[in-house]
Amino acid sequence: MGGIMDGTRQRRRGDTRQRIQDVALELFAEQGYEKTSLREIAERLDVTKAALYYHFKTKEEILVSIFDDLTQPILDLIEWGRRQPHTLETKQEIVRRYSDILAGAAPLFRFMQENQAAVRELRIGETFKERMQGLREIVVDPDAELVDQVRYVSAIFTLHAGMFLLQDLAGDDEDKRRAVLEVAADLVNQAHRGTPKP
Amino acid sequence: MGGIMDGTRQRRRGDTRQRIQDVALELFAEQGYEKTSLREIAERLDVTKAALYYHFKTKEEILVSIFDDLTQPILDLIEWGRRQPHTLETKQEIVRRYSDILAGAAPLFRFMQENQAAVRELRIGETFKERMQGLREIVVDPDAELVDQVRYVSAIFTLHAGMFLLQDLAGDDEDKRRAVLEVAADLVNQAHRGTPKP
Amino acid sequence: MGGIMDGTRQRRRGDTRQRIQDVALELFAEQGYEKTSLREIAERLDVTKAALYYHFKTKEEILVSIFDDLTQPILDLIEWGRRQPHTLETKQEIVRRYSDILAGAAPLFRFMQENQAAVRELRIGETFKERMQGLREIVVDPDAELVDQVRYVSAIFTLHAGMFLLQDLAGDDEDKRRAVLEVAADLVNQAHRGTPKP
Amino acid sequence: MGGIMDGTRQRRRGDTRQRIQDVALELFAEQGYEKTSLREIAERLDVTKAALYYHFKTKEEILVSIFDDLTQPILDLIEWGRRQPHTLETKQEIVRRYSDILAGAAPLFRFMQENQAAVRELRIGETFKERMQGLREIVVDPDAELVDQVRYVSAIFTLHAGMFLLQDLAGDDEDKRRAVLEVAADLVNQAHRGTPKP
DNA sequence: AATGAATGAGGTTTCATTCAT
DNA sequence: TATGAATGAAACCTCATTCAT
Repeated sequence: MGGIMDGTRQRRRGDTRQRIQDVALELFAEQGYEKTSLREIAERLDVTKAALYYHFKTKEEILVSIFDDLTQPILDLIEWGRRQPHTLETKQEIVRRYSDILAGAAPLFRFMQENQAAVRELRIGETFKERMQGLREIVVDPDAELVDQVRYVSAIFTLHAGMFLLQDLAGDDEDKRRAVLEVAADLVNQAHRGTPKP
Repeated sequence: MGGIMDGTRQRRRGDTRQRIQDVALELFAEQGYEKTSLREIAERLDVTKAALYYHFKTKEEILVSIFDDLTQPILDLIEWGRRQPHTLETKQEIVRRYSDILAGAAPLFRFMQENQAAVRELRIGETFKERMQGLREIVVDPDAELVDQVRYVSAIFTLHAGMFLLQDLAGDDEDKRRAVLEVAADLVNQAHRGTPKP
Repeated sequence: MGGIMDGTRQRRRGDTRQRIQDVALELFAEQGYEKTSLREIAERLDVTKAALYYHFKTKEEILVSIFDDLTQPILDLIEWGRRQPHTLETKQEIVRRYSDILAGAAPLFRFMQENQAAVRELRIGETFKERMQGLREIVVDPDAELVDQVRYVSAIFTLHAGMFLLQDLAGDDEDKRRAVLEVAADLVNQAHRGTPKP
Repeated sequence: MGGIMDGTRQRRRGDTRQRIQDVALELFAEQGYEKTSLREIAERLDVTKAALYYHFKTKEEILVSIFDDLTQPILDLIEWGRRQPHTLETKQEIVRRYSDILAGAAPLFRFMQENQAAVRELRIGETFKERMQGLREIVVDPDAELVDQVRYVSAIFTLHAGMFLLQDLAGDDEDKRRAVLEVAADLVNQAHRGTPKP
């Protein structure tokens, strides 16, 4: 009737759910989960709080939906890893792929890293832990010596750290990512070498 | 500042103040800063909320006081480190000492790690960052290649991770700590070796 | 308005409207008027809330429509009663008929009984009161002594109570209804006997 | 210290809890539990909503506290009744005493009667049911015929109805109460007479 | 005949903080 | 050295209702 569908208004129709997720993740990552209020999210989107509740049942569910969407690749990676032989090459590949995944959803992982306390009380806390456990299982060799097991874990952790602990370091972002990946790969190498095969 | 408490009055004051800090840190570490209310702290101590305000001006100040008390050793370490020659041995010693500091105030560091988002908005956020920056300055060689710089940072980060990410790993706690220290020391070794001295 | 539905279109409408009324009454009776949300009703029917608004203008109107449909027999009874001689036999017959009416729309009357506070603020509150007043007029003899007037009222009330206050009592439902009716009739009897006719 | 304790202000100190209960019961009885908001209660008392939460943990707890305070006499009556011989005189006395109890806490019982649906979902719903059950046990003779059991229950119910259903009836309040009591006593009489003693 | 998307008002509850005593 | 009483702000969430399609 009249056709008010001429641009932004029309554009927004139907993608509100996605926009909520985007803004929410941005604010969650910036200020933390607890500190970010639904009022804030709503205001940024220029909708009412009630509109958020049309799309999501609770504040937590907004986070869950983001989490589920963005961590699917980890599940895929774990599944893939389980079907590969447990060779050094496989582990190197896993590290490479995981690095890509982290880069692809940096804000979420930054959020998870910086809000562990808050997340622990949430449903995704357990889920994330399980996922990390799965990742560990395809990377860490349970027969390795303790120090080498630490190396494996440290490799994964170095990747995580790479995302946000190197912000203060000078240098091009892509260069830094490569350097981080090299160090992680190296740790895996050393850990693997330390474990004699029967 | 004389050190020894000399009388019931003085003792009592120190007593409650300390107990508040203890309980607060415990709860902060367990549930996060935002999720922990003063009501909760007061209830655990069996005092009223108002009593907390006799000892501390704000909620944030409780955290600040804990932080200041427990991170003093880092300041000392940095100061010590600055006065040493920038040799490999120095760095190894710094890593060792830092490991001890972490172990000595594990709950606080766990808290800092798991509440980065919340802490960032607080006064101690900036302070902690500066302290970490100071630590970095006495460990990381600015002339090293990027990959070696990452190794230095990874060493520090591995120590941090050691505190709480290895919880799921089997093995004696003390053994694990030693293993973590070894991996960190090794990373420093490699980083140092990679940097030719003029 | 002709009465018989003549086609799918007409039938469908009647269908949904009726289903809304059924589910609404069920939930109103179970949880109370205020506690029952339109969301809940819609969900049970597997339609959207907006659909309810196609059939009814407001939440209150849903209740009004149910009320009007189910309490018409009371109006008829009152009208009938007014045209009868005010004899004992008439009163006995009114009690019998009222008992049938109650049994025929038990959920509604249970609802009215248990939600008097809520209903009082609604339009049907006044209407129901008037109807009860009408009933009283054809049963209670205004010339009777106070204690006999109470007996008349108590008779009506005992019928009401019969619906839901006897749930805990052992025995067959039909038996209980008969017993309740007998007590009510008896009260009317006594009240009538107490009032000497001029 | 100055002494601002001169009248109303001082008067109110310490009795806020009681005042909350009074106003709450008044509003609950008038508008129903669900329809009465804490904002309303607070406004009438000229305090903030938060003040209510200093004295009571939840809205429900306000009601519970009122209920517990005012229904204690019923518990006492039941306990007393249990220790008496199950004679007609005892039952008559119970009816008399119960009538007094109802009159002494009329607003609460009116509330309970008119908000059964709302109350059923609350903690006091169950409690009240149990209490009524207890009352029934000391009044209703389980060996009596069904119709006499109904008479016992009707007696109790008539007392309840007396409180608020006779409002429209002409006559002095005290007279009405006596009339109601007489009808109830009569019902008990008849019920008792109907049951032959072994 | 019904839906999808949204709103405005208002609900209960929690929190850090204050202040007279 | 602490308490009892209270506040103001804000949180999450729910509801009846609307309207273009």
